[in-house]
Amino acid sequence: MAKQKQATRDRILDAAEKLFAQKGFEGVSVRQIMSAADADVSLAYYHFKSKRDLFDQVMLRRVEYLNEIRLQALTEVEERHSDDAPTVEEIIGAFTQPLMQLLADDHDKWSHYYQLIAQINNSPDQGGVLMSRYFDPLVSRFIEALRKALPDCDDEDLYWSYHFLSGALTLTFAETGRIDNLSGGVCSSKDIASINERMHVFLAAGFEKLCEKS
Amino acid sequence: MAKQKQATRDRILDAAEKLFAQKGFEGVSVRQIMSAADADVSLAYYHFKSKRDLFDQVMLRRVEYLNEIRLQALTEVEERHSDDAPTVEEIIGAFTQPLMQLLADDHDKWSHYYQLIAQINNSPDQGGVLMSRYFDPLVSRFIEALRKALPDCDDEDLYWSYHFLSGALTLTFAETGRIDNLSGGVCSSKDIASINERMHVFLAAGFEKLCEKS
DNA sequence: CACAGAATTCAACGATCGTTGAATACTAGT
DNA sequence: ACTAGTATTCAACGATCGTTGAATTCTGTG
Repeated sequence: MAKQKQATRDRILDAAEKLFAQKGFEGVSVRQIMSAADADVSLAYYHFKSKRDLFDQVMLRRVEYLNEIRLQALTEVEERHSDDAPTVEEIIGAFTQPLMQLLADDHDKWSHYYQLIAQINNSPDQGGVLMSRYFDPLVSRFIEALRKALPDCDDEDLYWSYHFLSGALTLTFAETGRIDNLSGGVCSSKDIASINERMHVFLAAGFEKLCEKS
Repeated sequence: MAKQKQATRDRILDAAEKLFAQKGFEGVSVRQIMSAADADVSLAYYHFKSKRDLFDQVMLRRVEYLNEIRLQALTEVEERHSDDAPTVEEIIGAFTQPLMQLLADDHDKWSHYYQLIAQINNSPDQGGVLMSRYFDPLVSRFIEALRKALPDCDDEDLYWSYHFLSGALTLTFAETGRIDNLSGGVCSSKDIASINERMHVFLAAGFEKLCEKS
C-alpha cells in the first residue's frame, strides 16, 4: 500500500544524507536536496516537519542499527572470555571493526553517514551534545569494558584516551582525501584494508601506555 | 595613518573567525558577522573581496605564525640532539606543545581558530585540499623527523599514524564539550594541562607500536 | 465504479541572502 | 584651508531561502 511513500521518503533521506555530509546542514538548501531526490520541494514538508527534522531523521535512520551491531560485537568478545577479561585491542576492535565491515560491504550506503558523524563530532556548536545523545550509551559500555581490561587506569586517562580514539576514528572515516595528498598517493582515504590493519593497533597502544603510567 | 582601517579590519576578522568557527562558512551570514563586528554590512566588501575571501583571510591571518613556531620547536628539539635522533615523543611534543602553549597564553585568541581548523579537517568537501594547502609543508617536515626516529617504519604506517594523530589533535582542540558530557564532569574540554600530560604519550605509543610491527 | 486517504504538484508568502554603486564623513599632507 | 585618498554609511538589486495552503493525481478498498 504505502510502498511509493517509503520509496520517496527514502530517496529524500538518501539525497539529504549525501548533501548534508558534503556541505553541512546550512550549506545545502531544501530545494537542492529535493532536486537531487527528483521530487517536488513541498514533498519535503509532507514527509518531514522541517529541514531540521529531516536532518534528525537522517541521523536516526542508521544510528540504532549501528549501536546494535557494535554492542553485539562487544558482547561476543566478552563471551569469548568467560573467566578473564578481553584485551584492549579486542575491545577496540569490537568498537571499530563493525564500522569498517559495513563500509566494505556497501560503501555508498555508509560513507556519507560516517562523513556526517565526523562533521558533527567536530562541530563546536552542538557537536558535544549531539554525539552524546546518539552514542554515549554505547560508548559508556565500551569504556566500562576497557576499565576492566585496564584495572589500574584512572578514569581521567580512560576518558581522554577514548577522546583521542574518537577523533582518530571519525577523521579516518570522513574520507577527506587529506592522507592521499599528504602521502603523495602512498595511502588512500578509502583503503579500508589498510585502516583495518592499523587503527586498532595504534589506538590500543595509546590506551595501554597512558594507563600503565597511572 | 591607516590605523583605524586596521582596527576595523581586525574587528571584522575577529568576528568572522568566531562565527565561522561556531556555525561554519554557510551557517553564518555576512550581515551577522558585520553586526558582531559593529560595522556596516558593506564594509565587509570594502575590506574584502567576498565572503569567501573573508574566510580565506581569517585562515591566512594566523597560519603562518602557527607554522613558524611549530617548525622552530622541531628544530630546537633536533638541535638538542647533535648526534642521535630525537625520540618520537619529543617530536610529537614539538608538534602539539606550541598549540597548547598559545591556548594557555591567550585562549580567546586561539580557541576559535582551532575550532575552525577542526571543522575544515573533517570536511569531506574541501577538507583534504585546504588542510594540505595550509599545513603539508610543515607536516612533511615532521614526518621526515619521525622517519629518522623510526628507521624501520615503512611510509604507509607512518602516514596512517600521522592521520590518527591529526584526528585526535583537531578534535581535542575543537572543545566541543563532548568529553565533559561523556565523563560526567570528570574531564573538561578546556583543561589544557590534562591534555598536555596525555596527548603526546598516547600518540607516541601508537606510532611506536605500529612501526615496530613493520 | 465510487470513494477516501495518501501522495504529489503548483504557485506563492515574507525573510534573508551576497553583493554593489553612489553619497557622505574622515584624515593626512601641502 | 584645500585637497586627495581612505574609510564609512545608506539604500537597494535580484536571487534564493524555508515554509505553506490549496489544488490535483494516484492507489487501494467497498
